[in-house]
Amino acid sequence: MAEPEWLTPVEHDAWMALAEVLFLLPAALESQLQRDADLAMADYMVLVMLSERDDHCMRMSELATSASTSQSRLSRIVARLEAAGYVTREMAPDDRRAVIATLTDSGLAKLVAAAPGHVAQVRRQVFDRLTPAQVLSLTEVARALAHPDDSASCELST
Amino acid sequence: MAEPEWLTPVEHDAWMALAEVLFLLPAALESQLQRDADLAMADYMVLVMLSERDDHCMRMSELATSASTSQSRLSRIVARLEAAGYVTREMAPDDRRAVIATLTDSGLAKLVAAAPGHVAQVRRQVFDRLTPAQVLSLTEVARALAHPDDSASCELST
DNA sequence: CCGAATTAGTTGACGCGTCAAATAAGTTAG
DNA sequence: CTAACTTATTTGACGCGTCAACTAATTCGG
Repeated sequence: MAEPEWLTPVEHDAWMALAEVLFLLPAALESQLQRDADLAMADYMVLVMLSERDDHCMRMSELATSASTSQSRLSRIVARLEAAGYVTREMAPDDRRAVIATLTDSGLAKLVAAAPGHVAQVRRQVFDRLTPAQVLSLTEVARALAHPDDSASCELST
Repeated sequence: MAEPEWLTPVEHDAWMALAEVLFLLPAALESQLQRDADLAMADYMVLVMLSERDDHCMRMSELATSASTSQSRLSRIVARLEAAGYVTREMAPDDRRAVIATLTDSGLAKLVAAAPGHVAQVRRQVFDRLTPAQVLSLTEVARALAHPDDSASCELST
């Protein structure tokens, strides 16, 4: 592959600014959601994923994939959400290994209550700071950077 | 404050793309660094910030800001780096409340060893995907987003 | 039908980040 | 001078995510 040359000054500036966003923006979104709704982003995502199903339920393994988390993390998230009354867990009838998580009315209400504040925070932290032209630039750049090909952490053989 | 109910379609597209970057890019960078150098991004950033000083040292509070972390987090990071021999801590001569963190030769060596792989990953994940003009757009947009201002979510009493 | 392999999900130990409290040293006003 | 702030940093308790080990059900080969 290409030799490890250093970043140019221009790239270095860009990277420093991006790194700061990468550190601080998720924290700002997380803290709003935590403070105003007592939910972590991951919890919020799980509620969103369940709410998007007609029957408001999903298998744990499927839910983990949809919310982009590991199974063990999802297991702990759903345990917390269940303790809070936002979700129920029951054994799947067809496969007794599987667990079906179901959004409760209370969970849906929680999501409906949390969503506007979250959206408002996204607006404050992102769109209120950009001109329409910058929003277009952002879209273009973000799309170019999406889908990282993490060849680095690929399969470990054996 | 009056808050718009939802994002416009253009904003929604931008947000979806940005959210994906926010989620996947740090993971891709973190995993490379962790695997190849046994460092977290935050640790690496601290080493970088120190290395960029002529005297290779900085006050804790300044370092926290530079590395975009809280003071308490920085305190723990530097404690770990010190335990690993990459950094030393000493009292500031002029203000005995302050602590000066200094990069050791070993820490600089660690950084020098880790940098090429990390830079290569940054290049792969970011700059290889952007035109020079897009790099400038990125810098501009990232700088606009770089200072989250969390006061927005109105502190309700107490 | 038995036993190995596979799949689903949970859990214990551990490390890290956060919050609030603590420690400590400057700073300011009377 | 000193009591009350303010600033700089650390630390204890706590919650969360990760990794690996574990339980348990299903599948597959023989």
